[in-house]
Amino acid sequence: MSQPGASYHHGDLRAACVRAARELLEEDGGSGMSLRAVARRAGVSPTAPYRHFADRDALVSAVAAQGYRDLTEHLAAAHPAPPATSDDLADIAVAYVRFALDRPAMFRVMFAEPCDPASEERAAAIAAISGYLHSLVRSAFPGCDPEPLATAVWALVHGLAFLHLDGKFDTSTPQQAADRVRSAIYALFSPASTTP
Amino acid sequence: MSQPGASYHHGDLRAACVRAARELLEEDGGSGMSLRAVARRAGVSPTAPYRHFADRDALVSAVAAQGYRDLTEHLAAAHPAPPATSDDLADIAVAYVRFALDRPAMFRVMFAEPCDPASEERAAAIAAISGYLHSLVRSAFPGCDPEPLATAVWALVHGLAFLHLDGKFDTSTPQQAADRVRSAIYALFSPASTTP
DNA sequence: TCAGATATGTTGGCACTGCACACATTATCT
DNA sequence: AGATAATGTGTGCAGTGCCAACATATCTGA
Repeated sequence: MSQPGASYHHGDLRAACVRAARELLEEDGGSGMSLRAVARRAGVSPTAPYRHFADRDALVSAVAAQGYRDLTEHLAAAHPAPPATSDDLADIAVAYVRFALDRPAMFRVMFAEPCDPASEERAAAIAAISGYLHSLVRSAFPGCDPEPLATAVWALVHGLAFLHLDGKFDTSTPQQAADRVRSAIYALFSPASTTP
Repeated sequence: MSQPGASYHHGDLRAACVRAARELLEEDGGSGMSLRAVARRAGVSPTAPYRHFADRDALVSAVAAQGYRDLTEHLAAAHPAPPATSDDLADIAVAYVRFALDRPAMFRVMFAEPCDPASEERAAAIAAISGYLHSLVRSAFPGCDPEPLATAVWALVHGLAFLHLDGKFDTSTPQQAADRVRSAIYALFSPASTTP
């Protein structure tokens, strides 16, 4: 480690670790995301990340927080404008499931690994996605109590994603998964069925 | 290991491993469920389990299959009779979420850990729970296409369980969680809202 | 009955992991 | 400029999954 260009200090090792962890998630499917592998990829000694993360869970938490931000962005891209109809809900759901299927390891890290619950970054990212869903439900179903409805919608979409991800449904074709998601949404939110 | 009563052969090490793994899941919260710890608890050498499980994932799969059977049993106990009303759905949902919150590590193993997808035992256990839900939906909503509805119901309930498990909602009181689940269910399945 | 074959358990070892500790180097502040 | 804090390095320990060689019990067929 004594190339002329390389300096002893990395510069922004914390961000580099999160980035390396994300790459490892995409490649090795999650099981390969060890602290040591992250350090290796960042070109740094095996224990250097400990200066920025208390333990492995803290790193995972940071990666998960990034994943939440990616997810909200992905959902917003699937349906930009706030005034949503109940039809747009299906688009959001499909986007949610697609995210899970396209980046399974990241999705698992976000929801299935035990994370440090005291992570502020994580809590903020979750609050953002929850807020997005609330505003969506509010504009899609005006006049309804948004609280339980938002909970139900999030759960429905989240459950669809997880069941697909765990192979409970056939996902050989993306179109197939999308169709199932759509029909499941329509089964509950057909136009005549959303009035209180 | 040379007590007079102990024999070289264990008798039914496979079952003993699954049992030991379940106990470790309840105690150490999942992270402690290593193959070696399982072997230790079964009173056997560290590599003995390899005679019965190809690798760690195979053990996990067997444990998960047991968990699926436990879950179906738990659900059936919450609502024994097949002819279900849409009201009973809430009971089932609450039972589902309770199972997840009461045995979080087991629930995670069942749904969040990568398992051997070729496990017949696992597939059968999943088919059983899926069938149970289908029959429930069929009798609760006669005249509807049960396929997408069953998917939606499972996803909704499953999502509720996972979001609670991951701390997305407050679960300090079991009653609180149960109430939220009930109101989420009612938000989607109020009597007037279930006709297509 | 009693050798083999087969199933099952044991021991030792390897590469890997998370993490604690002491140490080295650099940036920053007074 | 010199002290001090921040950051990165090296070593080491306990634990892990898994492989290979070996030991022991059970089963099988002549």
